[in-house]
Amino acid sequence: MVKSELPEVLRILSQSRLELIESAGHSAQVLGFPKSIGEIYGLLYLAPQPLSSPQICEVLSASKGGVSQGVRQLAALGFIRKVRVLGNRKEHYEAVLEIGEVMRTGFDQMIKARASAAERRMKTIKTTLKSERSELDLADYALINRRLLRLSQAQKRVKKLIPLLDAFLK
Amino acid sequence: MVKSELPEVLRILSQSRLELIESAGHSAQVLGFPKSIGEIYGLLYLAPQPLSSPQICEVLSASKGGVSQGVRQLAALGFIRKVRVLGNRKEHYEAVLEIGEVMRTGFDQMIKARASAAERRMKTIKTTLKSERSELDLADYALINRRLLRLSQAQKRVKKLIPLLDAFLK
DNA sequence: AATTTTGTTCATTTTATTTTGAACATTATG
DNA sequence: CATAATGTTCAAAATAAAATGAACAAAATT
Repeated sequence: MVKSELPEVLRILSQSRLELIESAGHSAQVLGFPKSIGEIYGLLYLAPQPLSSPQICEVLSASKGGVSQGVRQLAALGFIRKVRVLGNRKEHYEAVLEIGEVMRTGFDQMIKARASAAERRMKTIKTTLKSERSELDLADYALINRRLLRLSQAQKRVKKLIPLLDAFLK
Repeated sequence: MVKSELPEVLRILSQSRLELIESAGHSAQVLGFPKSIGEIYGLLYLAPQPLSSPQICEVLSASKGGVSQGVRQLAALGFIRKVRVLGNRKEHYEAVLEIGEVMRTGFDQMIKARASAAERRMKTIKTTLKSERSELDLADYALINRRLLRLSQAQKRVKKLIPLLDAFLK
């Protein structure tokens, strides 16, 4: 049985590939993802052909489990796509090269999700405040009320910005 | 000597204060800061008057060391400011309520710093690639070169966006 | 159908981050 | 200038997050 054939140029990684992989790992961390996920993307980004999970494991000397989870996340986020390599039976992955597009979409979703989560939390707090109104000192109630209002106005401003961002990132 | 007097309404935190503190902690985490930093800000945001470090420790039952570091970071980021409370000798802190402004500035700086860091890293990789050109397969060199170009073009696009963001966030 | 390669999940280990608390430094008031 | 309250720093402890690898599942080749 032939174990999956690693492309010649990936047998030993060139210095530039190593550096890009590291850099991608770093970027992932900045964006709040595990480094390993960035490294997988970095590897695929400079790969001459789609790679299978075992190949990724081999080149990065990472574990099967980690790579399995990594490619799943990357695919879910749209950074890589599954490819059927002809003749080769198993799943392979290639980097989506339009990284700007992908990030725009992801960023957008993230912002939207967080904005609405924050909005929900704010609503809860306002409800709580009303429910404990009678137990609070009058001046204190007024203070909390005023400041919460301020906060939700800031939130609203952020929310209005989203479509603008959207338009300009296109 | 009188140990610092905690404002009456902070002796026992109302439910709404508790919820805001927790929510602020959560937001801090989302932005990549320790939860405790968000909690300190949350407490100060709904405080009826500036608070000292020991008071913050007491209300949040956090350690002196942690609060010391927390207020330093918050002040550095512009989220809180030091205030001299008359009669009271030691440093007190109050939340900067213009949170939108603060975040805009911080966000801006962050993006700029990261964009230029990424740019520097890209330059390094390009240099490395050139320096190992002779050792690389011709087609492989071309591939890496092409893809790196693509990446730096994406970076440039992001960079161009910064001033726009800037303008709209004002 | 048996075997081998591949893929997933998850408990455990490893690693990184955050928090604590103690030792030391500083400041302000009496 | 002594004392008490406040601040800071940092090593150690606690906590959180990520990576590993083993157990199990699925699929493909012979």
